[in-house]
Amino acid sequence: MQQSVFQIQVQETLYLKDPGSSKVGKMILEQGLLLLAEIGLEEFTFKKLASYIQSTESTIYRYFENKHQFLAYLFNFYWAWMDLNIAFAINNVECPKERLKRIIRLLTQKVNNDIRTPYINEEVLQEVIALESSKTFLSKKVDEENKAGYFFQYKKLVDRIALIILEINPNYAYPNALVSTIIESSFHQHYFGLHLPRLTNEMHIQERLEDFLIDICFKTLI
Amino acid sequence: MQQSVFQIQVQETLYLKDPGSSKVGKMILEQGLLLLAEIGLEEFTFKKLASYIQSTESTIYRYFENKHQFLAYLFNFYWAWMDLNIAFAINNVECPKERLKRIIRLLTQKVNNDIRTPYINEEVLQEVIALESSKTFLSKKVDEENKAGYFFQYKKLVDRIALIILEINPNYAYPNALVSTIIESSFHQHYFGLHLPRLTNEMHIQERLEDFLIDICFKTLI
DNA sequence: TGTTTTTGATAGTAATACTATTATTTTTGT
DNA sequence: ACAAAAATAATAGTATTACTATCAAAAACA
Repeated sequence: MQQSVFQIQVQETLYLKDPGSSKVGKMILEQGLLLLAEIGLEEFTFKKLASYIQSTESTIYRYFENKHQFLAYLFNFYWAWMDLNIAFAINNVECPKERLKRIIRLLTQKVNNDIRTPYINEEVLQEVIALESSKTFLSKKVDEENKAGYFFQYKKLVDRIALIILEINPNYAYPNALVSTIIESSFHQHYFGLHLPRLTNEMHIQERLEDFLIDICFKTLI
Repeated sequence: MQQSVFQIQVQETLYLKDPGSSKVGKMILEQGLLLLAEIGLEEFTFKKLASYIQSTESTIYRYFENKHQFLAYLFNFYWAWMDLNIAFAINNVECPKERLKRIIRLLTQKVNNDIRTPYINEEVLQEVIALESSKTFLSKKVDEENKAGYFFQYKKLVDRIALIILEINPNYAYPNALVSTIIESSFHQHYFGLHLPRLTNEMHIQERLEDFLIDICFKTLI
């Protein structure tokens, strides 16, 4: 019961049955994340996951409508968790510039597994989100999924960081756009660094990615 | 024969049989693009396209290995075409800053159909690329596809614009990263403006998007 | 005109993305 | 500890996807 002090809550629209509420549910999350990281969303199926955890397809379908809802669950989990981490990291930091710097550091850093969330490995989750998250919103079903809250935690975080940007420069016209650009760029540039180096400049090196984005942000705002 | 003066060439690795070389091939390109724009990559199948153009699956499979190769073809066509347009727009413009401005204008502008390419509607192509292009590189098959030249035209254009950035500021450390960030952001922010407005600030309005990105670029570089 | 090439028609396979049914196991409330 | 309820496993089934193969008909070409 001690662990329940720290809990990431994900909306009810993101599952049919709360996977945190049972043993199989937790297995689906834990092993599903690992399998997804291993083979990618295109190859990932509930049938494969079922045999991976020695369960059955029908059981998994009782928790999630389909693999896109499963991904949306992870997506929201990630951003809810990141939101908490950010809130903690900037707590008691007065200066908005320093707050923004710390946030960008968190967004560009490789995360470590958080032992407070026993069945989600954040290190793996970050990889999965970096690779797959664009696919959650780049779909003909966006509007429908947006209504169902598929992007809630992400939007919330963007809003929160945008407010800090407005503290730094109250006249800046595009705070939300700047934040979402930074976040998306952080994922993509890191990925390009590993796979399409000609599209970037050694951005797999974390300090460079951080420097690149902090530089853009502060020059833009000041 | 007059049209062949202006021709967009796409690499041989991006098709099994050149779709520009036959009537059916051109139908596959023309109608395939329209169908793709209508239903999105996930729903798009060669079987649907076959019935759409009153042909057969087997015929389409003789031109493209699968729908991902078809998308890669369109992706390269788009960037090859954009590259030409950019080259034309900055031709004889001395000042690198002015060149960069014109490029960003082209990248953020809604394009018009180019009558010189009779079976590709660039207006529709731009929509498709905005929605689907991330999916071409965010895949477990990136490295393999990269080797096959799936991203050639895109990398070429990024490199070319990066050189202009270095003309403006020879000491800037991240020219390629800045360019790819601008391009990806241009697509995403426009899309957010239409579907996830809380992630942006009215970026469906073209002038704002242009202003947003020019502002970031120039403040970052100067 | 005859030959080669391309297309169309048809069939078939393995996998995906589910839904449904029923038996078995696990949980729970008393 | 035991009955009732809930959850899971096992199995089967359907429509669609993502292909491959074969062969006849049509078009192109030399």
